[in-house]
Amino acid sequence: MELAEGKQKFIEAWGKLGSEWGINRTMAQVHALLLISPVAMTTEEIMEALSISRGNANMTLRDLIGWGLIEKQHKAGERKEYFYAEKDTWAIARQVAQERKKRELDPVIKILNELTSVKGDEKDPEYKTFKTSVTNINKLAKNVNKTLDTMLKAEENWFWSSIFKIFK
Amino acid sequence: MELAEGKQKFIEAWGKLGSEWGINRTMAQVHALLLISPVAMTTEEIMEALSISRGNANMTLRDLIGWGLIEKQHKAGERKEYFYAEKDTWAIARQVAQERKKRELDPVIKILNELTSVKGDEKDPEYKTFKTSVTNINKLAKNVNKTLDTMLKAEENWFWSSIFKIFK
DNA sequence: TCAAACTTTCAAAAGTTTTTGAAAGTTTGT
DNA sequence: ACAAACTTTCAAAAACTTTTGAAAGTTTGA
Repeated sequence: MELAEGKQKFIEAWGKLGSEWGINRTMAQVHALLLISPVAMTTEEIMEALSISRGNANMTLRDLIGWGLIEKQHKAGERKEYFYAEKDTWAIARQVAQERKKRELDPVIKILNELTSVKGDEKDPEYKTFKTSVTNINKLAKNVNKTLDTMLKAEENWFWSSIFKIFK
Repeated sequence: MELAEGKQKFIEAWGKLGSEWGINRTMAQVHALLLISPVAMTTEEIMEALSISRGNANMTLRDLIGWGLIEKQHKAGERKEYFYAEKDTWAIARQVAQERKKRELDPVIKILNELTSVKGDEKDPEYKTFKTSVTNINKLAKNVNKTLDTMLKAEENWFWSSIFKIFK
């Protein structure tokens, strides 16, 4: 396979994975483009490479900065802004996990906690089933939460080598 | 908080979480409804409880069966089909992980493997960056894959106690 | 075989998210 | 203060996803 074709496929695959995970396709594609670029790129170049509008490029780049996945670079004597992606895969995984935890898991855990305080008649099957489901999901959510917290602090090698020690 | 209010909140929260994770809102809500129901429900009752159309209810129930999250029940002497949800949270988590792995991770791993075969000039920075990124992401994806495989086979207690042994 | 009870389908409508691009805003050098 | 170089905004359009509901299909018992 040729390099140019490989790049296209990589960008497509990353875009698809992103959209399946609730990250917008363009955002994932811009990220992919910067991931495989050896140099920082301007908005103009990114628009060109992916055939997207200026507005879209600008918003997407801002979102990516918000997720901590890319950064701006200023070149001396130049007015343009250049963008480049964090290339350390482990750092990317952590960044994404952290962002999603904050946006999605944390609010759900808050609601689940509130729901454990619902009062009712222990003999009412409606109540019992509700209570049991909420309690169990709450336990699972807290385990996931705890694991993510640790993962966010961990070093890559330490993390995976520990995982493999168990899972062998 | 009252039971009725709690149920509503639970269904809403589950629906929101679902839509953030690329699972459609109605599907997550129907699942939530069945999770907290002590008895199996008919299509009619589900339509009524969530104010959704017959067509939507039918499609959603089929999808949920496809994900292995709910099952049909036939009551003797009745024509109607009743639906009930798997209530074991760990089984749900495994089911979802398995389905998403199959639909999303596996295809990406396949493409990444193909991309490692792209040939090029080791001195070309374009090629080198591409190669390095693909290789690193490939490694991460394989680690995730391996961990999921183990989780899919694991019992809940064994899984979490192993995780916590590491993470203490 | 018929009709009642129930399930499935699918084209059109509604709803949601993403993208566009032109205009407004900002920054910098002269 | 000006204008060139660049970035940001946002309303409207396009694209995509979900929902509806009426009609078609299926199954069952008499």
